[in-house]
Amino acid sequence: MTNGNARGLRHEMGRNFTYEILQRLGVDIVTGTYGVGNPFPTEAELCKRLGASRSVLREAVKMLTAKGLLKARPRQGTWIEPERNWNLLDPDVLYWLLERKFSPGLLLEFTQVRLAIEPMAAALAARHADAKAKEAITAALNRMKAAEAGDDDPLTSDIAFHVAILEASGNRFYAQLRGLIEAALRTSIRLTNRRKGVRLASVADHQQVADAIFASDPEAASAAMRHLMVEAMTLIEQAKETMEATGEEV
Amino acid sequence: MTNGNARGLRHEMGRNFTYEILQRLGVDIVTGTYGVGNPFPTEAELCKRLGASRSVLREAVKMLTAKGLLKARPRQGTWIEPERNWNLLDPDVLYWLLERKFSPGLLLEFTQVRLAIEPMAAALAARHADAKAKEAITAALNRMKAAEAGDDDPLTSDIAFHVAILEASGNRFYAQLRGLIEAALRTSIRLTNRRKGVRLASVADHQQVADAIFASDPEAASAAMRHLMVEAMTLIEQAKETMEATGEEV
DNA sequence: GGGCATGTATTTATCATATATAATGCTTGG
DNA sequence: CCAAGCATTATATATGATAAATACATGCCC
Repeated sequence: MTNGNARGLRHEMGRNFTYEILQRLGVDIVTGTYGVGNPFPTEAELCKRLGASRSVLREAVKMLTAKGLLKARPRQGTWIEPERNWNLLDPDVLYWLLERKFSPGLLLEFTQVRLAIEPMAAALAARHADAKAKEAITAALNRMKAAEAGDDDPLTSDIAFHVAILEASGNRFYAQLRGLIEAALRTSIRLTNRRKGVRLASVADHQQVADAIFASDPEAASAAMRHLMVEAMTLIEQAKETMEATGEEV
Repeated sequence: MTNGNARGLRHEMGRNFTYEILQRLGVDIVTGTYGVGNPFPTEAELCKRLGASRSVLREAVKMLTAKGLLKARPRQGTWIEPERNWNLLDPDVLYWLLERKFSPGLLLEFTQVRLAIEPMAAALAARHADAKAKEAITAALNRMKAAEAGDDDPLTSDIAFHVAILEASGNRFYAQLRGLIEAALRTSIRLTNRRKGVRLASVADHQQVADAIFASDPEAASAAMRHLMVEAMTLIEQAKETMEATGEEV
C-alpha cells in the first residue's frame, strides 16, 4: 500500500469515509466551488486532492450522479450537471444547498411547496387520520407546549408536528416532505433566530390546525395550515428583504 | 481475469453495465423480490448471481443507497429500507414503482401532489411568466393540437405542456416535478389507453389554462389547471375501481 | 445463574492495480 | 476533402489484499 492517506485525521462526519467524501463533494458542488456546467477534476486528480482511494471516490461520485449533480462519460470526463437537473427534492441536496449556500430565495421557493402541499395534507388528515396518526399529532403538539416552557426543543417539536400531519394525510408523497422540511426548518431557524420580534409560529396557531383535524373539518384544517404557511413565508420574505437591503450575511 | 462474465449477452439497457445492474436491482427491490425490511444477499452472493464484478455491484448498491432503498453496514449486511424511507420523489424510484408494480393507488397519490402543485404553478406562471416561458407554453399547446391531428405524440406533448407551466412558475421545486410527471404520465397512459371513452384531457381544456396565463389571470389559471387535475384524478379513480372490481391486471 | 470481558467470525469498507471500453481527435491514404 | 484507422485519455470493470465494524459465542468472575 503506497498511498499515504489522511484517514486518521478525519472526524466522524458520516458513518465512513465514502460518506465524508460524498458530503464534501456535494457541498463543494452546490456552493459552486467547481462552477456549474463545468468539467470536474478527473478521478485520479480528485483522489490525490482528497486523499481517497479510487473505490471511495467512485462510489461517492456515483451517489452524486444518482442525485443528479454529476454525469460521467468515458473519455469525456465527469461534468457538473446544470442546476435544473439536480434533485432538489433529495433531502441531502436540499440540505447542502440551504446549509452551505444560504439562500432566502430558495427557502422561499421551498415554502411555496409547503404552501401548496401542507394545507391539503391537513385537509386529508381531517378526513382520513386514524387514531395512531392523531396520537402522533397530539404528542407533537405537547412537545411544542413543553418547548414553550423550555422543556423540549422548539425546532424538533415543530418539525414533528408538521411531519405528523403529513403522515396523517395517508399520501406517501406528502410524507416524503419529512426530510425536506427537516432540512429547511433547521436552516430557516438560523434566519429567524437572529431577528428580534421574529419567531416561529405560535403554539396556539398550531393548536388550531390540530383541533380542526380532530374535529374532522377539512376546510378549517386547510385554512389553519395555510395560515401557518403564509406566516412562515412572510417571515422569510422580510428576512430576505432585510438581507438584500443591508447586504448582510446570515 | 478469471471471471467468465456475461457481458456479451446484455442488450444496451443503460449506458453501461453498472446502470443495468442499478435498474435491475431497483426494479427487483420495489417489486418486492427481496421483501422489504429484509436482509439483502451479500456482495459476493449478488456478484455471482448477477455476473457482475464487485466494483459494478458496489457502485450500483451505493446509488440505491443514495435513493433511500438500501442501507449497508459492515458485518451487519445490506438491508432493504422500509418503504417510507424510499425517495419517492426521485424519478428513477417513481418510475420503477409505477412501471413494474403498477399501482393505481400510488398513481392517485401522485396525482394528489399534482393537484396541490400545478394549480399554484399555473397561478405563479400567470403572474411571472416571461416571454420565453410563454413561448414554451404556446409551443407545447401547438404540439398538442398537432397530436390531435396525428402529427405529434399526444403523450410527449401533454408532458411538455405541463412541464412548460411548471417551469414558467419560476419555482425550482415545482420544475422538479418534470421528471416525476414524465414517469407518471407514461404509466397512466397505459391505464387510460385501455378503456373506451376514456382519454386524456382535451386540448381545449389545456387551452383555457394557457389563455388564463397569457391574460395574467392567476385565479383563472389556477382554476383551469385544477379542472385538468380533477379530471385526471377522476379517470384514475374510475380505473382503480374497475380494476379492483374485476381483479383485472393492467 | 447472571453479567461482563474477550475472542472470533463475517460482512462491508477501503486500498491498490491491471485491464477493458468508449469517445474524441488526429492522421493518413484515397 | 473526406473517411478509415490509429492514438489518446477519460471512465468502466475486474480482482486481490487488507482494514474496520459488530453480532455472536465463549468463558470467566462473582
